[in-house]
Amino acid sequence: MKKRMYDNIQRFPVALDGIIFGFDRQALNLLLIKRDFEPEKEKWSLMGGFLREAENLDDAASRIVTSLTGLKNVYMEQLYGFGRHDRDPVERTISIAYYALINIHDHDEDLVRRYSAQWFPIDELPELIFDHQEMVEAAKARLRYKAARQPVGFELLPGKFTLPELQQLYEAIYETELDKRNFRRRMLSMGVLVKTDEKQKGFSKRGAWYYTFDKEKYKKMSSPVNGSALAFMPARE
Amino acid sequence: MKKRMYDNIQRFPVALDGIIFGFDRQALNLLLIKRDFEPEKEKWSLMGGFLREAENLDDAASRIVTSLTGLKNVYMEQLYGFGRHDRDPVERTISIAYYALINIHDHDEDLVRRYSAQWFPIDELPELIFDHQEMVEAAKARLRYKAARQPVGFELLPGKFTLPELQQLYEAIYETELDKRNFRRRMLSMGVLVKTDEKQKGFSKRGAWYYTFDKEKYKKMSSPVNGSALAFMPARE
DNA sequence: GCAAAAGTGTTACGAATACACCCATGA
DNA sequence: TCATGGGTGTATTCGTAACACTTTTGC
Repeated sequence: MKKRMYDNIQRFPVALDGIIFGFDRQALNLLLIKRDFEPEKEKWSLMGGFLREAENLDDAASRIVTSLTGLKNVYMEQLYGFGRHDRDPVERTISIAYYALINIHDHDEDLVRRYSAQWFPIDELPELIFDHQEMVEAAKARLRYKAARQPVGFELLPGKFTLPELQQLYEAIYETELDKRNFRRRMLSMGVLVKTDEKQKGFSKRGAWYYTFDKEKYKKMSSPVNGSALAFMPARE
Repeated sequence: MKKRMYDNIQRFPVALDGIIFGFDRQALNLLLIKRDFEPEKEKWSLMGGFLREAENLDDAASRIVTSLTGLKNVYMEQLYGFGRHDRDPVERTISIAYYALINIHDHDEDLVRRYSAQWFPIDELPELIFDHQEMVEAAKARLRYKAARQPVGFELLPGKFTLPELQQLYEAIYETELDKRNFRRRMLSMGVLVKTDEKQKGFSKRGAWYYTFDKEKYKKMSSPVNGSALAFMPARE
């Protein structure tokens, strides 16, 4: 049986690029790779790859993030389609950018070494190839939008975390300082944080209590009709 | 000179689909076309087309909206990349959806007839082909997001409009009823509406004052650092 | 004069902000 | 004992929501 096709149209390579965020208890970081191939060899870039036949966009983006981190079921969201006709000097491609939030300590070190990848604090990024800088800016903006309304911050933290750590994360995302008392009140008042009976030790003398995020409870709260209802950050742009 | 190309990768048709919003002083409407070609002939669909070589994504989306409406420099924004591998039965394509806001009375009637296009109120849409229904839902959500923060509503109105008309528009976008006094206070307090000395006649006995939107003033207010600062609607999701 | 839509102010509530001191512990 | 970071409450401000009557004018 002959496959039908559209006539008289161009076809293009479709790339997926991943903006991979991690948080090291201090700063937000991005995982970048050093290209060992032309063009722009030796320069830094986002992890990317090409869409395959019969592969959904989301699946392709996942595959690409997994190939660098070893992690599956990572939180990812499509960001934007980048398609300036001259964005890639090799061939006209379009790229759909996805951002991913991972727990920075979970990823596969071997893979990262194999790709000559490296974590960079988001305020100290090297020069990036093509339009990747633009992608990163878009991802930062989207993360700020998203983290204000939905509990995506927890994707960047280990299962157990302290409130000072959580605050540090939000401060990194929003590049601002937050009032400790107001921050704690807001987070705890939502009722989705569960205090454990374990204290962090080693970092501070007193030690901070570990908390976990109650995903089930959050789902119940937000499921009925309203998309989210909770405010993890005030919604000023 | 031989053109470099990527090796061993698939190439795909890249479609652009347009969700074209219009407002007829009563309800939000979408402009749909009746397909006169297979597959799904005689069914309703969004206006679409394929990306051409050396054409930016944004330009292609504009071209497609212009081809149906005759309008140029229309307000458009990229929405999302749709890429389920089986979304199009003819051939595996990906589609970048854009939404457009137009003044419903400006468009070219001839073109619309030629494409057997028709305006539908957004709450009475016919069944759509492929994943176009999903695109429409995404566009509605994005419009709600956008209209709360930026003055995009005015793109859907003629240059002169009354406050009751503006309120009707926001009520249509948010599918809710708004308090007249609160709405007027919010809009007028932003200082970007200019009252004309002209009254609407014909519709109501008393007649409502026509206003215009002061784009320049808005730009000055929002330019420095902050993205927008104004709140056209409370930012609840 | 009356129907129909346009126009106008005030109060109440809740969320966001600003702000300063005590607590626990390791060194 | 002291230095370091963890933890706690209250007052104020501001934006949002609720709410009802008067005005204009064509018929």
